[in-house]
Amino acid sequence: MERVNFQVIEKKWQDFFSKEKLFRKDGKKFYCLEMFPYPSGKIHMGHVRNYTIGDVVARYKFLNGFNVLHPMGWDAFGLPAENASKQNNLHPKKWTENNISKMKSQLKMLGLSIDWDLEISTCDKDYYKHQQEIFIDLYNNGLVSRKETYVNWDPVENTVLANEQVIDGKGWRSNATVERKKLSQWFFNITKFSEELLGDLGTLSGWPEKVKLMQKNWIGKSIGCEINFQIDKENDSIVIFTTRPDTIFGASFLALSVDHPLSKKFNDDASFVKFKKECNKSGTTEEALANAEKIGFNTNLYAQHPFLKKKIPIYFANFVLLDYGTGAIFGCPAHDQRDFDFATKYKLEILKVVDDGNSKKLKEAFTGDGKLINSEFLDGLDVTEAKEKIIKSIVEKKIGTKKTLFRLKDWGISRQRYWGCPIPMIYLEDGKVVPVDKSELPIELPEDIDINTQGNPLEKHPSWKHTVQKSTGKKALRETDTLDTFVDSSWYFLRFCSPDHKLSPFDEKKVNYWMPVDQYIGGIEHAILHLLYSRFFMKSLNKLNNKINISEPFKNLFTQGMVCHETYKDQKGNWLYPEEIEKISFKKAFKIKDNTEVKIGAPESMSKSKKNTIDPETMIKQYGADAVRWFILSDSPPEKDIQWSDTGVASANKFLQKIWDLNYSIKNKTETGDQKSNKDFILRINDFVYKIDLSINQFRFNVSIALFYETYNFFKSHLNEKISSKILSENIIKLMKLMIPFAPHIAHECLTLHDCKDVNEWPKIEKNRLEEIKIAIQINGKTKDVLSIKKDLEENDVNKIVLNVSKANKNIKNSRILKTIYVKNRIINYIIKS
RNA sequence: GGGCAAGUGGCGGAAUUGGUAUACGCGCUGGUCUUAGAAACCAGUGCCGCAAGGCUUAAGAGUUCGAGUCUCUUCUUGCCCA
Repeated sequence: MERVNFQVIEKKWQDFFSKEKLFRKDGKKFYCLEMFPYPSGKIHMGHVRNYTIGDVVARYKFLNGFNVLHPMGWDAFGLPAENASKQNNLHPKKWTENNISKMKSQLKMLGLSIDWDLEISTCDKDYYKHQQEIFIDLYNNGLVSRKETYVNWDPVENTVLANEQVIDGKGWRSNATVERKKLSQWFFNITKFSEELLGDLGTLSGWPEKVKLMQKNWIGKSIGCEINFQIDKENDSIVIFTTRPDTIFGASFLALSVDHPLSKKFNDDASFVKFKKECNKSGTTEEALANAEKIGFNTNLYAQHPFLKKKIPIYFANFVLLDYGTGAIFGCPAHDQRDFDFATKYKLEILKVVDDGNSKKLKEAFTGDGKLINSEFLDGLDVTEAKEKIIKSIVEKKIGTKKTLFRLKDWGISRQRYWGCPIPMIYLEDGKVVPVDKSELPIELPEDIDINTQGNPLEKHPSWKHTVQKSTGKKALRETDTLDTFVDSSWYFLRFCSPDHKLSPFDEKKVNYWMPVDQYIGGIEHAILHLLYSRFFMKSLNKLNNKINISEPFKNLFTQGMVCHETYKDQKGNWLYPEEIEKISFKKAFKIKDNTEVKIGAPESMSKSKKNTIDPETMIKQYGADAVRWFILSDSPPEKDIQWSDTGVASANKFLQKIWDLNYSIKNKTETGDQKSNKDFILRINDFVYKIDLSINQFRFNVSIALFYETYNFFKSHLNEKISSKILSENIIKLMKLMIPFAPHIAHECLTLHDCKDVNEWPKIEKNRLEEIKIAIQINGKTKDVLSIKKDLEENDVNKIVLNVSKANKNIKNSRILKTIYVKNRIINYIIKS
């Protein structure tokens, strides 16, 4: 028997896939999209998993008669290109292009059913031209604004850092202490859609509950109210925001952010300035603030309680943020942990106003539900009722208003970087800021750039920023910030519908046909930002353009798990690559170089820093693309993390070889067969086909693969029985067709072996038609025996069989049967008393 | 601190959704072939027991004729938010 040369057949079928355009049929449309990659250099196992899952879906849908759109592109702008450029003295554009061409060839090696004619790259001016156009449209419709905000400023790199680039308060590359700096930045007004973004989550039935919950929490709608507190002996008042107005009778102090306007009064007070510095030290993230010790600065001012003849002290406190609400709160220590900590420290009153069912003094804040106490007209109500009543009363007394607050903030999109989409705005000499004329688009990135300069290279470019306003001829300066790369990926799925469209970002007819994406597949790490931004774009464009009618971009979402591998460290504690060690058992390994023992660590998500990566290309060359695909689908459910194993991929390779051997033996058989064997065989195969189809539909590809093994074993054990070679080959053809989405090269090769003509037709799926089933015989609920009997028998007939045949009958015969429970085709349970 | 998941052999995991627990794969053990190894093939593999049989889904309780699956309590792990 000949061995399969995977290199040869994979090349052959990849050529076939790209020539034959295996994605178009006349059926219903199906848009299958995987999150497009950042071209970092080489593909990694995470890509392999993501795109293999997508390919199974795309091929499955195509084979079931759908008209499939399955494109691929490149999220090609971003900081790594600039960093690499500094290191290698290679222009970011060149670096990116090299990576794209390398990664494209690697993706092709996987045999993916991608329509490469639709390829787009976000750093291509034909792409970002349209992005600039969208920006101007959004600007003209009030969805872009310019605001001053605090940013993380790296004083060494002279640039703004994203939150995740700040590690322990220091710049991730410069290691310099990050400063808070106020800068004027561009924003997308995503908060205008807060209510819709939240509400429409309810329409996304094809999304994981987990992702919807994360978005819901991120948007963070809270209903509360603002209350005005008069400052005692001053002609001034403070507006606070609270989500717990029901606890107003327990208020024992006001707490203000150090940035609150009232702080201006204390700017000359040295001890306040010192306190403010102390507050800024504890970090800028909400988490850092929450964990820091609660500290306050007593203003010695008092506020009049709006419902009681009582004055309460006013403090500045480090746990109140200016960004949230009004930058001021009232503290009710009994029912908020932060207030409780604060009150304990400064010996302020802790008055219970919600009954916790305990008469003892509180040891910590009680935040649960209960009946109101010590609250005059609210007494006896529960928390929800009390909230309603107090808000009503506040509004009537004209001391405040009901307010809905969102945690979601506007999306800051300015980046002081070179390798991104230029923002198409200009600054006129009279101070006006206006968009460029659309006819001037694209505003191209200059290629002659000094990337090694400190700060923003576009800003430092000698001439680029100097321009004139087209309509007036007035001198102007270009915006030198570029767009956050999340903008690039917020509409690429629309561009794929008509990637060559010249006049506008997309052809509305094609968008209306293909959108929404029927299946979107990607990593859980994008659960919030990318998906939320894309939803915002879709809603904005939907509003701006009455020719399209799509309000949610992704109908079904699947988030796959990560690829993990165990880690290795030598005696000195340095990380080692898997190829630097030799493993002699599952818990013992040696460093090849000097034969010292290696410490094996727990499996973790593959990362370059821990050196626990496996190169997909090496694996494909060693075991074949089909085996790599097969293994990555087989070992874990797609939504869970998978642990890479070399023995696993080796056994996948062996199995695919065996599949070929099986096809080969069947091809050379001449058995004529007998009717009964044929019939039983066909029914069993039909059962497997049904189950495999079902498991693919349910995204349970690991189960599909287990079923392929079972079906193979079934074929193998029936090969020497009296089954006609015609029946065998008809049925192996069915199995090979089912295998196309998983291992397309070998499956096509086998189908060719049997001269199969209709390779693009999925087998007919029929439900279970087996005539015999297995039934469990139970005594008092415990299984004593399992019998094979005819399907759909009535209880009496089953009884007869059990009493005659089953080994359970000795228990039954010597006892009194109190009751029999019969579930057709499943169990029969005898309740007996012996 | 809050919210959400999850916990099944040595390992990854399956269980028709309340009806045969441990499918399938890895690993391991024995055998055939081979000078030897690798590969391939055959057999075995949850635990206790020679066997008949009994026990077993993180721990404990509950509902049920019947619970891995439903309810409650406890423990552990992971993720998100603070």
